[in-house]
Amino acid sequence: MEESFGAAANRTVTLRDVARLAGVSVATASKALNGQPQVRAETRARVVRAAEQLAFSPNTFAQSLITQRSGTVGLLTSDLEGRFSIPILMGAEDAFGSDQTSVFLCDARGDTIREKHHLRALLTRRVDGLIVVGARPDTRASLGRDLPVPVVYAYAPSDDPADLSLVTDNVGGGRLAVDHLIRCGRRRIAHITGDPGYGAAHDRAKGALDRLAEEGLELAGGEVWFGMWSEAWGRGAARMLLERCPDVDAVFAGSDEIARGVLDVLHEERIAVPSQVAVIGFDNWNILAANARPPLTTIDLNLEQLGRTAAQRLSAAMEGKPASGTETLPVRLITRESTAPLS
Amino acid sequence: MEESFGAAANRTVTLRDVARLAGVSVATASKALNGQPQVRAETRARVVRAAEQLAFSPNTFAQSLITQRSGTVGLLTSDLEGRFSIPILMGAEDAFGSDQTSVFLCDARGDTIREKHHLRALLTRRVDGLIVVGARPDTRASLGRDLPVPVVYAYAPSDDPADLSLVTDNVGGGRLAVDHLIRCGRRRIAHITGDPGYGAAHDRAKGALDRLAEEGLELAGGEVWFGMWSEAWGRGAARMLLERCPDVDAVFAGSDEIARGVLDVLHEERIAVPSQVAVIGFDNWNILAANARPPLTTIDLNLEQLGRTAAQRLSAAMEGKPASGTETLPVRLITRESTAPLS
DNA sequence: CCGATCGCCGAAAACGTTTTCAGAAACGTA
DNA sequence: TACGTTTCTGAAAACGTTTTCGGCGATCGG
Repeated sequence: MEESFGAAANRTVTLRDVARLAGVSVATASKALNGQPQVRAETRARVVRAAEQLAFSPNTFAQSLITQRSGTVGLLTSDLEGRFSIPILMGAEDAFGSDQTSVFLCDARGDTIREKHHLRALLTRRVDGLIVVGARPDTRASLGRDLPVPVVYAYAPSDDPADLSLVTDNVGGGRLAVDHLIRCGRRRIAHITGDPGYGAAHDRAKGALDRLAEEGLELAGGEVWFGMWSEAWGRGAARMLLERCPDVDAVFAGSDEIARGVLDVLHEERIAVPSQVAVIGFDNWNILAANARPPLTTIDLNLEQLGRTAAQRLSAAMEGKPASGTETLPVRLITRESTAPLS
Repeated sequence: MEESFGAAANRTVTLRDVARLAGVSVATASKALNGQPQVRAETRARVVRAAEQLAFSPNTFAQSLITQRSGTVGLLTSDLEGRFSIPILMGAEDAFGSDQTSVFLCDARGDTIREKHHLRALLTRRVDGLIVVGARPDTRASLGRDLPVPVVYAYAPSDDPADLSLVTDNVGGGRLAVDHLIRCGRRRIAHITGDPGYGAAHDRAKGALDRLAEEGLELAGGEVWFGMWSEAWGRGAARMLLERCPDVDAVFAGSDEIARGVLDVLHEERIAVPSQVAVIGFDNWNILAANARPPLTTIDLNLEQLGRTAAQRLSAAMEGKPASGTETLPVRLITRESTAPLS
């Protein structure tokens, strides 16, 4: 009597309570709930019934203390407000089932010392693994080789080839964009892109030039127009382009922002898109691309998939199957109304 | 000899090791490191020296197991890719020092059952508190009163007044926007806004109308133009507005997207901004506002501050000082070049 | 010089699990 | 019936801390 009374108090229910209710020992209860084979079916049933009757939920601290696994991973991002981290993060969060693994989020804001700080905190919490997502698609410093947990780098690859890095295929994206324009029958294709300090800008340009060369074409305007990742640069470059090369029939923009600037100028000049000039962007940044006039064909980076893959690779590494090197993930074409075949 | 050797193995270093090296018991070592008063200064020094010499870092599971506090909070968002969750999340993440409290991120994608699922997972992990951030600034269903941890709702208030909710001041924002236009000498002010299904749209309109009334002014165009939160609607409404009311000298847009649409049409019609017509947006969504032509004056929601406040309120509640009701946080005016005094 | 007080330290219990190992019970076989 | 095998169960140790409480030596007041 006093026993059941004692257990009925507002305390959180423990395995002891379950065991008592099921009339077994804690050891058996544990084994029953964890699916260990060495317990009779009938006994197991009694235990699980007791467990759900008491709404038992095991204390993860006690579990982690003994198993040495926390069931958590750290997500170290350098640029939360950047649009790139978020989809990756969503993909990762969703690839780990939330019931198996929870993710700690840390934003270092591109600050190395803040990053170190967060790293310490995460290791103190004994995360089972780490995903590091960079702010821009260029190589970043490795966290080092002597970490006690596996790490995967996403979007921004590590500078240490012994690490595993996952990146988007910028060269392939550039190729894909130009390929699409060519299939639309365009022959005089220009490329306006962003900051030449970004490796991604060069990669996208390379993909574009490769595809053009295969077709025996040259870039309209004679060269790649590097500049900045902004609408203003898109506008400025478009004006110069139209002046130097009025018969251009397609523009491949290195980002959706730039594409917006280009569209703006074309509109201003009463040049019809896509019938006279086709425009394709890069990034598929929805708010920009879908709201453009006309809606923008663009290259989607598949970031959510990148995040999912990162989670899978990390899981594998946590299971003892580590990998290394740089893995390049495919991008894809999103066709909207800013491109169309020449009629 | 064998002792020091044993400790030198690759095992993670525990308080025992520290105590041994400092020549005290684990009890004393614990007290020394936790700043308990009942330990001599000289002893404490010896212990901390030993601790840092061994790079000791306490096992948080053992700590949590005994203290019943995890030092973690859950952040339950409904819409990660939405632009509103992110700043809030950043503010919150930063208000909890990462060394004190880490945050678990969960995205429910607006799905109630997924939300329940994540909630279970977070409670299983025994978070010390919960922040719930909604996708849109309207009332949402409470998580209930019987949760074992304190909760604060951010951006989207709970429908239960017993909960604590933190929201942005939409009425104040509407007032602030119109006030700014009036100070710029504008008298014929129109208001184009988004989906009338959003409470925020009505609140902003109310603030605007209040301020106009104080000045004895009426809305140019005769009414609030409700529609959608898109550039396209901004364009369409602007055209109608110009037709019905060609002498308008200012437009208050209910969002930056809408403002972009309005700017677009004004540009098309060769109407000078801001000299002929001033335009003000809402949200301060940087990619849209800063890249606009001209850069957009707008209302900033102070979301990062909202996140910080949420973290503070939650901390207070975790310390046993709960609050309830809805707290409204101020917004602020960001002046750029799309507004200016009439000359 | 003696008893009370005070400051400091350590032994041990506790937190809630998992896992090992030994023993009990049931069963089949000779 | 005796004995080896198989199946199941439970006692106890372990994980790494925090906290209580008793004890010991020193200091102090008388």
